[in-house]
Amino acid sequence: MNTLHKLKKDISEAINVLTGQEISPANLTLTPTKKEFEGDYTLLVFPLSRYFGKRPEETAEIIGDYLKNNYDIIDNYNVIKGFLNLGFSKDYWLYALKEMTGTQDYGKGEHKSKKVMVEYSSPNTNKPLHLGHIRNILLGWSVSQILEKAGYEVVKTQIVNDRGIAICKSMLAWQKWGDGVTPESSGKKGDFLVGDFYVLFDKKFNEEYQEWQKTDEAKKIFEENNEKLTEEQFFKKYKNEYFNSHSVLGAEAREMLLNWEKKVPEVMKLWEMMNGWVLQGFEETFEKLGVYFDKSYFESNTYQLGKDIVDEGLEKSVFYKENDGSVWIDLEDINMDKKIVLRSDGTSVYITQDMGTADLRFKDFGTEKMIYVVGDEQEYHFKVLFEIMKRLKRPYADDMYHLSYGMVELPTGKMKSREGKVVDADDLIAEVILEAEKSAKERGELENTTEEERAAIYEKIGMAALKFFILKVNPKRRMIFNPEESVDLQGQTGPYIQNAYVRIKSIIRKTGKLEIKDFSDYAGINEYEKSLISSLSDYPELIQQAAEELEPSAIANFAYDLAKKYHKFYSEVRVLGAETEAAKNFRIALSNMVANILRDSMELLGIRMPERM
RNA sequence: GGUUCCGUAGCUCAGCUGGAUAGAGCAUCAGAUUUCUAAUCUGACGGUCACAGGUUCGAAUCCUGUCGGGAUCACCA
Repeated sequence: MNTLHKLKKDISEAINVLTGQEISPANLTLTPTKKEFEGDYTLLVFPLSRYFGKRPEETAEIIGDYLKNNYDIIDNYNVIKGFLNLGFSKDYWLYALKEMTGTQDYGKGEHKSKKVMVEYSSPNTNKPLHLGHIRNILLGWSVSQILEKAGYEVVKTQIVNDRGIAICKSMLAWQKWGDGVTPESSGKKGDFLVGDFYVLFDKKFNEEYQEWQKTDEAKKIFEENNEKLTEEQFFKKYKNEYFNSHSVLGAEAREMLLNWEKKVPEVMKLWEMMNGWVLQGFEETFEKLGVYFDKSYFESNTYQLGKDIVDEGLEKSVFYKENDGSVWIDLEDINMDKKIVLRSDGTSVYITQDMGTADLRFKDFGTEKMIYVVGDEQEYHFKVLFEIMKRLKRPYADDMYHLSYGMVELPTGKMKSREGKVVDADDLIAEVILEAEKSAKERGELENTTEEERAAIYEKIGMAALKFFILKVNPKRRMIFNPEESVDLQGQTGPYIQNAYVRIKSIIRKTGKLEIKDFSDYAGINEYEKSLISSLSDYPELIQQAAEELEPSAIANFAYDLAKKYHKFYSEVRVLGAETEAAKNFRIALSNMVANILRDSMELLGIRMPERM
């Protein structure tokens, strides 16, 4: 199907004829020839020479000679050391382009039987989404898109952490000091409003803690427990303990959590109201990011799940019970610790819930492959979870992945919501769009457009800059995010790729209506054109690989590379003013194909293309 | 301390299923526009691929160790 694949198959056949050896095409190394050398593709002959019993140079000569004489697409060859550089006939290139342009949904993989669940974005409903969530959401969305393109059926889910002590802090602060304020009355977006109360709680709590530190009780505790810390260091460490055993506010927050668990109507009402505000706010942010979920799970519904699995695990002796009633799994045989799965008081821990949720999803959708897009601080947790599901012999257990990504930090250090030291998602989005607008106005290319069209274009450009900036890097890398740099619009950026697309669209507009006409007479194919076709040929394989490795950055780098090649082509070669009619037809067809693949690949990153910019 | 991820140009990153002289962008400097959108293109400057061994015809890539940084090792979520 793919022309490169076919070539590998041809070579494999040739080797078979020449030596009788069976070599799978997948084991051949065939790469585009480096530009310092003559040729289009290079076959590495070193590993093959032993089958021929000759030196690499001689082996390369034999293979090259055979290919040239027996296959039409090989026009010429040369040998340098163990490298066999093959030159393709012009017909090969024309045929390759023709084949691509004639393929429906080029790059789409064959249908895969396994359904995949991708979980991404696990927000807490006590504060707005921030930069860290953006990385998570963009990764999850992009991976979902890539998997779909590769041929999988994908179910996109999120789990919303809408219960727990942190949420109670926001609720309590609103109750005590909120004075009945609502998003409507304050004109503030719901998630931001609730986040303010979360910060306020922390402020009030700190004040309370400071006061307490002056009491005799505090001094006594310091004297008794401290070994070699200063007072300041000690109390910094003691903060959590203070919250749990001395703090008035802490006691109130914990009481609220208990009342929530007992479903006390007054608390439930407050919780539903404030959660509603936050979720509405999230919805707006998701929309701006251009993402959605097929199904949202809420922790308030799922936090009790998994207890029956604990029973099942005890029965199957996967778990064991301690004397105090707590239930554990022993993973020391695989070099991990013992891990608790149910508390002594019979309540769930985090992992209990995750066990239950996995089963629930399998029941809901039959997803046999599950991908969790979650920060790398939870690597250990997921290792344990996956191991448990394996030992419980779940049908999906062998296909669970944790797509872990590194933390996003600011140049000033880690983000801390409680201290208000964050980059909020909404603010960042607004900033990049504004930056795109400024830049576009300076250029002044958009004079004949309506205000609405312009706004849409600014948004596409700004979001492209942001998304590309985040997705082009390997997820595993910890990233230090400088808000100023992220809005760069030149160089290796989203807008650079959009610009290549826009240039093509501009050319096509000038031809009136897009028509792909016959170009089989085109004889003067040049290196820029070959290199574009060669990139385009790689696309289907790239999709499969990116899906296999859950690697959006591979797509991002491909799109950049293709755009770069097009810009180069554009500056060297005329399309509309081509030398001959055939050349013009060919270049229009090629340009249009490049535009399609640029749009298609950027779509996989959640980036949309403007028609002009 | 155990486990694990990361370390490539001043900065941000590609390349990692071993292949030719390690590539981009940003920044700095110098150029390109009567002709398809200059958010572009060309050139210059910039490297002990953290370090040391090993495997190999060949190592940024694989193995071992060391150093530096992050994460994690809760009856928290």
